[in-house]
Amino acid sequence: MMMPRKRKTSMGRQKIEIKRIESEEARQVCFSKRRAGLFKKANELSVLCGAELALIVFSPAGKPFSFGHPSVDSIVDRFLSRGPAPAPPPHPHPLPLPPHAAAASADRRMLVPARASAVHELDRQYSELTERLEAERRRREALEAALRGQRGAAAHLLNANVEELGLAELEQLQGALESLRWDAARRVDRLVFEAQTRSLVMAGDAGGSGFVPTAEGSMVIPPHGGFNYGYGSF
Amino acid sequence: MMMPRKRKTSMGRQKIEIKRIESEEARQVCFSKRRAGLFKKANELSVLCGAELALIVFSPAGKPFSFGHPSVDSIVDRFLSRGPAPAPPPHPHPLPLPPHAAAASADRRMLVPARASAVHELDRQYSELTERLEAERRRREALEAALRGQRGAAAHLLNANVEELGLAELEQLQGALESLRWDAARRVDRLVFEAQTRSLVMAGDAGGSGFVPTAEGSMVIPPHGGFNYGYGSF
DNA sequence: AGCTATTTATAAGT
DNA sequence: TACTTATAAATAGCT
Repeated sequence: MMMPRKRKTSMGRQKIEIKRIESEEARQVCFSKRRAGLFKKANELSVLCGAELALIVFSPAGKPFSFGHPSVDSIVDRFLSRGPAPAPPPHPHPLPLPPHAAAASADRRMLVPARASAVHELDRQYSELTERLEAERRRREALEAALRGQRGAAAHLLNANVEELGLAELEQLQGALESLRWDAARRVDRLVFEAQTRSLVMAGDAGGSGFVPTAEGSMVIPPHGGFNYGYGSF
Repeated sequence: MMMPRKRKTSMGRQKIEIKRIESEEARQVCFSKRRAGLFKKANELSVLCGAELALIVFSPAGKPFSFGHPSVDSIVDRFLSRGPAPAPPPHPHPLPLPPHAAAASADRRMLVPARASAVHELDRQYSELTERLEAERRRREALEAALRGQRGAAAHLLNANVEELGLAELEQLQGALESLRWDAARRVDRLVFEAQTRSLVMAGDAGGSGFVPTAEGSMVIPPHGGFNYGYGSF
């Protein structure tokens, strides 16, 4: 195993977007690896912090895997017993977000079971917030990239056929355009002030348990606590 | 430019043993950090691989946190019913999981206090998220301010200092950006549409609490706003 | 809450 | 499915 010219045999880990993996095979591989990692983390959390938790995962094929400390059932019971607030207090959080005016108000998901509890509404808001947070983070990163001096890159993006751009590139472009818009807007304001012309409005955008390896063909239901591993058919 | 001291300001991450952390404070800090990491990983697994899962965690103090895709209830029901009858049976078609996930959190302090506190707790988490969002926004604005005095970015005008542009050129630039924005927005729309079309094949779930396609797919494109985008994250 | 220096987790490739 | 390798991420110890 000593072929000096075989040093760079790997590209190493590559950054990936968190979006559904289209390749069936790649998805399975990823599922196996990440499932293992997730269970490991869950176990560490319970041991390190004495946290009680339950994790149930169904593979894309419907195969169950679980882990619970002290046991899945005990955690689930505890969670359900005091489950979702029975008194659904209409919580119309107004989403206090300053600079962002328009909110994607595309609500055509009336398919929600009539009893869309307050909890679900809150979950939705929570998701929305986390999404916005993520969007902000991306914008910031795009700006940081721009700061390093990549007018060339931005220019390239502008000249490229938009149809060929990927989401990541579009986001990067957005970041660049937003900063430019800011500059341009200021410039316009100044010109207007100085030359009395019309104004161009440019608004901003917006454990301890044991491990119970249970392997079976297609349906595996572990008794209690610990890990429940399944192998074979995915 | 002489700043000789500003080196080792940190010991960096140290390896630790996976055993209960004795220090109450350290345990709490670790719990917060790892809980966040665990939930993030859980979300990524569901999004990347279309896995359905539920995660319930009780902090050492008994405070509950949960995440479920499509929902904690549906997963728990499926798990308990022991009816491995997987909604999405081994089928040649992709799994019915949209390119984003739902995050859930429900709690009520201790195991005794009134349910009313659940709302307060939710509010607290909500506020926490909002704060983080604000922090991100502030950071972005700071960057924009830094970028401001340097240079903008856009095609030919991209390399020119915005401060040197005349009104006519600014208008031209604006027109170009508007046009580009339109194309880019359409591009994003299409990308999202395709993703949803592929995954929304059949979102039927026995649990009834069907997945709510947080329709972020349809993005509103305000006159001067930026394009919206987004998919679940954490 | 924000920073680093390191340890871990993993995407690709075999 | 199990290794290997080069990187992306998570996070322990501090401030």
